[in-house]
Amino acid sequence: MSVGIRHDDLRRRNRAMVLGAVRRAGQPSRTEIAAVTGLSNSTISAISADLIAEGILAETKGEIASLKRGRPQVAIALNAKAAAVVSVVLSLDHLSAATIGYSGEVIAQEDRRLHTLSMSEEELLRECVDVIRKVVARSPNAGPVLRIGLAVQGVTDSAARRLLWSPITPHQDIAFADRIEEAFAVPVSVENDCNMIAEALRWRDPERYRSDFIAILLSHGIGMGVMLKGKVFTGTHSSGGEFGHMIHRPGGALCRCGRHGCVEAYAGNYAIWRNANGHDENEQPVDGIGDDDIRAIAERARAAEGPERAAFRTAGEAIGYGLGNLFALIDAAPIALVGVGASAFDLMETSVRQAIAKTVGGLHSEAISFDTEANEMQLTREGSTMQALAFIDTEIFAPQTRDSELVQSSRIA
Amino acid sequence: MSVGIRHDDLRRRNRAMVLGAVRRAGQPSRTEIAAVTGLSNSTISAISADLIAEGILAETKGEIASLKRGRPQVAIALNAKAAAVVSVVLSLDHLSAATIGYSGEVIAQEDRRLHTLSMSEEELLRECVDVIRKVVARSPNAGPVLRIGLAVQGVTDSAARRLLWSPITPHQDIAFADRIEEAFAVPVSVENDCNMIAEALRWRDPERYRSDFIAILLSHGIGMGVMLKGKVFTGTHSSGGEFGHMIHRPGGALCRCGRHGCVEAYAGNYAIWRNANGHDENEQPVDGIGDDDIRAIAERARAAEGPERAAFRTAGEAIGYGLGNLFALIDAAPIALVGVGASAFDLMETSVRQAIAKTVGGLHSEAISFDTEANEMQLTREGSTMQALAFIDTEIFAPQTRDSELVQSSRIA
DNA sequence: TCTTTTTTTTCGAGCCTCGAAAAAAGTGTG
DNA sequence: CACACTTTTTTCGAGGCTCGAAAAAAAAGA
Repeated sequence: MSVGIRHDDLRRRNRAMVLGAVRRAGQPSRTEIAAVTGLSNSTISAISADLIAEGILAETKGEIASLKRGRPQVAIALNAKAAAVVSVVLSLDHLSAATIGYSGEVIAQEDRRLHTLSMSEEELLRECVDVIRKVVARSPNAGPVLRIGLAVQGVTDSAARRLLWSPITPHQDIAFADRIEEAFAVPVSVENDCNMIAEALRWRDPERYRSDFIAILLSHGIGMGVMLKGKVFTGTHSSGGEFGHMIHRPGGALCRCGRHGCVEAYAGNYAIWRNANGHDENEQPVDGIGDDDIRAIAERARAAEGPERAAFRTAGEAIGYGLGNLFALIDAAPIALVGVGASAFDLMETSVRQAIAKTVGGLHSEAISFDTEANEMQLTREGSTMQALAFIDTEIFAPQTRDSELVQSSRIA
Repeated sequence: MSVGIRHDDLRRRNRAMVLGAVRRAGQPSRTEIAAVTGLSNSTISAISADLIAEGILAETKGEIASLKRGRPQVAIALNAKAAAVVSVVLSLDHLSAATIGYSGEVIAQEDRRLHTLSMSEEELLRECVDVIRKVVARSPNAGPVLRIGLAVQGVTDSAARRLLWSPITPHQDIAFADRIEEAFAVPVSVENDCNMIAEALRWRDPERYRSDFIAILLSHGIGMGVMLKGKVFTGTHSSGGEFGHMIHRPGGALCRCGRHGCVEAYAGNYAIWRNANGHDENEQPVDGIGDDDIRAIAERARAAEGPERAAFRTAGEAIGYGLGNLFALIDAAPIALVGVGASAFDLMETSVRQAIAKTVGGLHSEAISFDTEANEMQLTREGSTMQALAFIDTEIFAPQTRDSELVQSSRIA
């Protein structure tokens, strides 16, 4: 069972809460923080004094032009130099890393083209360590790097330490976190890209993407990130959300994963290409259908009725039924479509909605709204960054008082 | 955002934790409670002294035959008279209510046959109020009723106050909680039966059903309760878990819900009956296929190859694909099959497993184990009871200190 | 310059948990 | 039967934390 609350937890949690409030609000005054957190002014005063003394927060001079009478509010902000994170995004043939300061500003970035499908596991790991080393070297004035977040296309384990399976590499169960921690002695997390996209959406537009929503990546494969009750929803063992491999039609079209009838086998880039070009649905999926190819097919589909348009209809139907099955479990929620497929959503929307209407999801159709955003890369990095920063807020700057440490120090004494 | 932790929350939460520990352990000593909760002996001593003084807990004399040296442990137990709950289970043509004492013992029970499908909404509500009144009247020595839990087949809202849709009645969006609260002035919850079954399984066998598992009810319809991270998983608006209405085959067999291709349209009682008797899969579903009919079909299926055996194979396939799609989202987990269909699982297991193997779920097949339990009624009541009791533990005997109250009393002063 | 207004800090009160020590309530042993 | 031993439970003081009230600070208005 879950453990009782110790007295020290109180301060710890409220510290984390203050940091979170400042991160969200930007430059709030103490009074604003008190209002948002529900804590008293005196408590906020005490906690922020601590955090300022520790160099985690800082007062920013003369930022709030009050115009009101009374003592002016003094704005508090995150100290950009208090820490830094490295956010690494690994996708097909592309590796990108950036250092980001504690207050969220990008300090340096480094991008590389590589051949992920043909690289050995060892080369891939070395390349990651190397790009991190480079980007850190180019950030001499940054605060200390206290967290490295890696976002990857594919299935990660629920502890966020390993890449279990990925379409971008033939290797399985790669221990990214262990290896990178070994190299830098900094805690590392390995997360699914779509989960990070969901995280980013919440930071970007908290109005729309509040506590329950779904991000779907329409690209070579189909990915999904689900936010439930304000938390990224993961499976019990893995990052979960294998929306693309839900079975749409038992025994149906051949999927890249070797199974038949997955949603992806109708709606992934290669599937759209395969259908638009009149190939058999059981023909082996082709690698390397780029975003440009999809855009070209979409152009032709918009121009005239034909196999291209039908291909998008088929894709929409698969997505719609998949969403309907998803909604059978978690109800409808706002949906963000991300990636190249999102730019062709006009060609799919009708069939998506028709399919949903044939499922339980149709009951809540008023709750379903679609929003599109083509640039998945940027979102992925943002989400990875914000999650790494939030980790520092809660786990490093508001740490657990460790029983084990107490035991050890009392042994020494 | 979530609100800061006030000082009073500390005691409140630790009180709830102590009550939970006692409920789970039965008759623990203070030392045992301290060990389980991680709180210190002195804290447990103080909290339990409070709870005993309030008549919520009680010391039980001479229960722990120690045989050890030293001061004997004194056992602490829930005071059976501290409170009571009424647990109501409403299913097709059947209404059942029971009063249960604070320590979990059944005090009185009342069962009724009725005709849920032909009753008016008003009659249904009246009948519920009436059966509660009766069973409470028959429990004169019980503690005060502080919570009423209603478990119903069908979709409830996520606030647990309304029955949105149910196969047992033609009426929709019935405000059970409001109506019953009006009659008894006691807080009421309305929950999905399968969610309660999941709750019950965790109390019954915490070893096997720990934090992540799935309960599936195979009956006239197909229901599901999912436990994730130790909590019943619900949708964002409703009780969620409409496993039976995930689409197995787009455009396929006609379901009771009017849609085509739902899992239920292949695996519900009426679907098995329809297939076993050689009817067309688009023939209108028949009501009133009882458990006996299914058992008879199962007998014939076990005796010889034929349409009966094929019907169970088809059902298994639908369940298997459904589970596979579910596992794509939440990973594989142990499964409990409940209801009459569970008694025919021997006829379905092979096709269930074959279907799962064709989905992403097949990856983690080692995590999939099936357990069967025919008596759904008993489980539903148990789950509803335990949830109501846990509500009293946390919400009534360890209540929030209410800001509104403080404000009001300061206004009066 | 003095008053008003608003924010922030200070200070004492009241809880809470914890560890250590004391008290309690048995068993074993000579 | 007395006394040592063991284990559980209670008591007590220390140290933290949050809170409300009061004080201090820092401006705008008169």
